[in-house]
Amino acid sequence: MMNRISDQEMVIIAARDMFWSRGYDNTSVEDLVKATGHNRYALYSMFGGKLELFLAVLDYYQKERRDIFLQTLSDHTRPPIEAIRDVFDFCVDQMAERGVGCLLGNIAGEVARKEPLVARRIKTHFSEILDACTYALERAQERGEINEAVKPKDGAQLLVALVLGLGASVECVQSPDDARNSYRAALAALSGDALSGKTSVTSQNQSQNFDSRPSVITEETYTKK
Amino acid sequence: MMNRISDQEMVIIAARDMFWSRGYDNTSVEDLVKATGHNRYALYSMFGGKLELFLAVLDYYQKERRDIFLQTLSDHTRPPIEAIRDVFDFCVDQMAERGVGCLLGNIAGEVARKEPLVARRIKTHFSEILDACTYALERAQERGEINEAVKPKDGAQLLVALVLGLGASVECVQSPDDARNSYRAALAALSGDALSGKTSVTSQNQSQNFDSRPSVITEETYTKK
DNA sequence: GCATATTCAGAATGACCATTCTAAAACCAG
DNA sequence: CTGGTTTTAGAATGGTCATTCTGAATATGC
Repeated sequence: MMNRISDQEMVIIAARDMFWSRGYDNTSVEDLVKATGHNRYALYSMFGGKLELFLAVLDYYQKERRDIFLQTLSDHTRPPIEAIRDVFDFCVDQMAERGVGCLLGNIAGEVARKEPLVARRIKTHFSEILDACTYALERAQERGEINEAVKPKDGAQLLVALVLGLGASVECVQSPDDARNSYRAALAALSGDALSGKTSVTSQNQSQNFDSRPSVITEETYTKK
Repeated sequence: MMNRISDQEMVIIAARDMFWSRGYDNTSVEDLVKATGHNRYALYSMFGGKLELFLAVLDYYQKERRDIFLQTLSDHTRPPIEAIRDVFDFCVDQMAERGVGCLLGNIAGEVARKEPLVARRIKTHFSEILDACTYALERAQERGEINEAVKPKDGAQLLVALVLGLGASVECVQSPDDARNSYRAALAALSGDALSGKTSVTSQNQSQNFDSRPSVITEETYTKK
């Protein structure tokens, strides 16, 4: 009952953070040994090898992400457009905080070129995410929250691709604030009310803006049991 | 006058295509020797090393890209919104054709984590692209072609990030047609006339659609002297 | 046609890395 | 304690890769 977190889970989390910030090829087993606190022998007997550990990390990450999307987007007690805004805010907040994009969308890609197992995980993850977003946009459209000319599937792909792109650019191109503005502009444009100039975020008021919103999602909301 | 193309340029182009499709780490010097037709000695004396060759490739690519953007976007004889649509159509067409995103935006990132010289090139390239797009969106807005609530800078960042994201997703997630639809939906939403359902592209009519448009850009338009 | 310089192909080098092996240390049941 | 098992830290292995070296082949100048 009080078993906080399994040994294996701790290893996965430490490995995830290392892979996430340095990439797969730039992370050596030696690095993982140091980061996880376990020695080579333990790592190899727990997972089998570096690639298998990476796959375990991806599975862990994908499960977490999918739960966030599904839980938020299937909450029928509030406007779908809000739920959509919240999940993508969460993505942008997280990439702002880490300074790097989605682990599956922006990091795993390089490995996917060599490892079909990685490519498959990316594909199925985004397929699930896209389905959930499409469905939410359909409901939003029914309620008149989204421009009726936008096909839900196109809108979902747009939002997902945009977040992927922001993740790619946050490393070298855009500041986190700029990333937020781009995404806000997209959502506003989709909803047809690109109207008020207040969609922009500046660095001074940004933290209040986001911290005070009631429905904001943090990683902890979902990861802690 | 008739010097078609320098020896060095041919090497750069062959190397570019190899790096572009397989990434930096997954391309060995041996691969480059085979792909370029020149032997190790020649490659090393021409460029200095693998990284330097990659930098030369990036410079070549960035110059080409920048020229396309600047030439197209600064053509004041036609509506800026058309120019914007054309450059981004070009990007999406190219990634559809190659099955991989922008070399600087989607491939060089992994190297940038280790090599500051690569990171710098990415940064300056997109900074230039963003400036050009922002300016074009300003002009488009003055002419009423773009929703006046969208800040040009936000809009430009949105479009650039979206193309980056489509590039990332085209490898594992979306089909080229889907990528085109996402981007069209974004442009339509920005221009405020997300109106007509005909922004969608299907695989049957896609090629005619794009080949018959008069202002379409192909890589050759710019690369051949 | 010959001497000299350039270019070639592939072998040698040295570094790095994932994985396996090994011998010592820690643990534990009796 | 003690005999045996598990875990550890780090050394050995085998492979890959970028880079340099080398001696043969080719071109060049006279």
